[in-house]
Amino acid sequence: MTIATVARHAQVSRQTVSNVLNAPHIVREETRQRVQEAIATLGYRVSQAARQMRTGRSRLIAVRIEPTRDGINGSVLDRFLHGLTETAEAAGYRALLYTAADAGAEIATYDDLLSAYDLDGFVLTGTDHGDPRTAWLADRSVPFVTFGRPWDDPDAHPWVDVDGAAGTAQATRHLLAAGHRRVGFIGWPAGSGVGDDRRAGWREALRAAGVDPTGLDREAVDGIAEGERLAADLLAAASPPTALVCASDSLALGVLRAARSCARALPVIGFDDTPVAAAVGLTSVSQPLHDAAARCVDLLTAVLDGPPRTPAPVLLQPSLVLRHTA
Amino acid sequence: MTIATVARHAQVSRQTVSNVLNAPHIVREETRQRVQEAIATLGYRVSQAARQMRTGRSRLIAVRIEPTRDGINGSVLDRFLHGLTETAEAAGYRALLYTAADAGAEIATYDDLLSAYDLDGFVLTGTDHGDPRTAWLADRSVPFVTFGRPWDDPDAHPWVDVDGAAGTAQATRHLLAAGHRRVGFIGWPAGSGVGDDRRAGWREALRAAGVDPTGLDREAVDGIAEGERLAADLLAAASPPTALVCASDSLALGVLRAARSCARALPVIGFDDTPVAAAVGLTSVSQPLHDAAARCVDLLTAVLDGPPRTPAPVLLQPSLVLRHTA
DNA sequence: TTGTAGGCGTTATCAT
DNA sequence: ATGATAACGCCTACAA
Repeated sequence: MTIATVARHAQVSRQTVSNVLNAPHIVREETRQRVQEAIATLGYRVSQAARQMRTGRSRLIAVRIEPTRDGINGSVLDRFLHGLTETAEAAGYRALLYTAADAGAEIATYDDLLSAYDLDGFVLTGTDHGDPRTAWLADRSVPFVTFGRPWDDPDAHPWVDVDGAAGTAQATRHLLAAGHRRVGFIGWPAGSGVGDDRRAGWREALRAAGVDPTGLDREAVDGIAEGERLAADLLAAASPPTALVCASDSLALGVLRAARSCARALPVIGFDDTPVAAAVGLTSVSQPLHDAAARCVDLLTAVLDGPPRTPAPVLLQPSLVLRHTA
Repeated sequence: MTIATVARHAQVSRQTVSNVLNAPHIVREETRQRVQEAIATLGYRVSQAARQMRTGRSRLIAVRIEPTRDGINGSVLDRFLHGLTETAEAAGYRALLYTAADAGAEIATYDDLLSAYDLDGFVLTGTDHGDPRTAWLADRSVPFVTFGRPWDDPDAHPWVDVDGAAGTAQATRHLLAAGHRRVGFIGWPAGSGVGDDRRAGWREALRAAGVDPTGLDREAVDGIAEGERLAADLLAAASPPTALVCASDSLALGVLRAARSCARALPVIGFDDTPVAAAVGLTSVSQPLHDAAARCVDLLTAVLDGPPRTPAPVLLQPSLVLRHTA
């Protein structure tokens, strides 16, 4: 069944049917009604392939699915993908998945997706300083949005992010309000935008309360074992912290172990509100992932369907989920 | 750039280029080489849209992304999707995501995806007794594979599954081997294929060891709180179990809480090997999800690209991941 | 406001 | 083994 079938059924030309579909406002009310009915009766659907061939657009949005690394943080992608797919559908788009071992492979995939499938746009997660992927896409004027700020230039392209600094600051203030002064921090090695941001939130909150953060923080790659090791290290210091904020739930879980093994009550707050945090009762900073994904799609469709101007970035606020550990 | 460009470059007709692409064996070696070179030099890619319009096939496979329910089991989908996407890419297919609130909406989505996007096939997860979705697809001869057995008729369609009964049986034998006799079980209410299967594995293992399973099991909907409640209930019985096998990590986590609150050493084994299990040291039955997804794609592409016969189903074996709790 | 004509890039059919 | 031709379903001029 094609547009011609509908046209015959509704006693109009093919063109009129096309107009009803793509520019309803230029068709006379009565005619439009008749065509709409024919479409409904026949159960007609436009052929994406034919439309795509003519317009060069696929109504497809691509997003990368990463291999689950440590498992704890894996589930964040789940929630993000669901929000993304749902919002995309509402906007008339579909989400396409792809994998890539590294940035180079990812760029090769862009190329393939673009030239073979006419992909309309990309949603990137986790950008870095000087990310080659965004440069490649921008060079070719491919529409894309990142979940994560461009750490070099905030106006480089549309983005959505969660205010990590605000999250750790809130966590820190929560501990401060509970009477703690020496609130420590365990985060990732300097250099990653996300990690530096989270550490900055803690540091500023402490300074604002008149506490000197010097010596109260440690750096570690992500992982439970690392968190445990550094917590022990911190606790063995001259004037150890009495409570800790961490850059991830994994690190916080390590802290929990360290605290248990030296039989010490040590309030701790994680980051990401993963299922693990919920299961063990870990207080954690929660990112509005579903919403973030939705806003990514909003921005992308604004670029795709709207006037050719860069939409304003979106910075979402995280929230503190209180549980047993703090 | 089109095949015409390539044809000119290689001094052949468009059709010959098409043949090199789709039926290389009918083209003379020398000609083929020349065309391949032209393709490489030009960086030509076939247009999916045009091909799709002609063949009616999109080289797209659809898979549903479910809203994360309790979060603990959410991450299983993550791993599955990654395996699926990866294997699909290797076979020349791409994975498309969709959401659906219920079976009815899902069927409406099939219809849309099929008529508008020419989807080639579907991968369904979690089928039930008398699943309306599989019936709808089968009625229309749409290629699909399920991750999960068709509980009514094992030959109804191609499927991949993990032998849940074997998993719980292995867990049960592990506890038996450690000297336990009264090994209990906490599972889901009767009626769900997956749940009944897991319970059956435990029951048979117990019987094989000469232990009467009567009174040693309980039923609960999934969740930590429910697990805790039923574990307490079981422990309060006349001759309580000395170790437990659970149908999920959530339930097992509840058992852990119950055991802690009555200060009792109670070995427990969960199911799914979720990140939470890893984090808290819960011994758990692990499903080869990445592999399962890959086999789903294998079966589906066999139907799509191979001769028109139903490929044999695949039953994968789970493995027991030993940690602290058993 | 509605109708007509042409072409998007590919592959299947048929002829050479 | 290779080449010419038509058709897939739609959209965008342009004409009426």
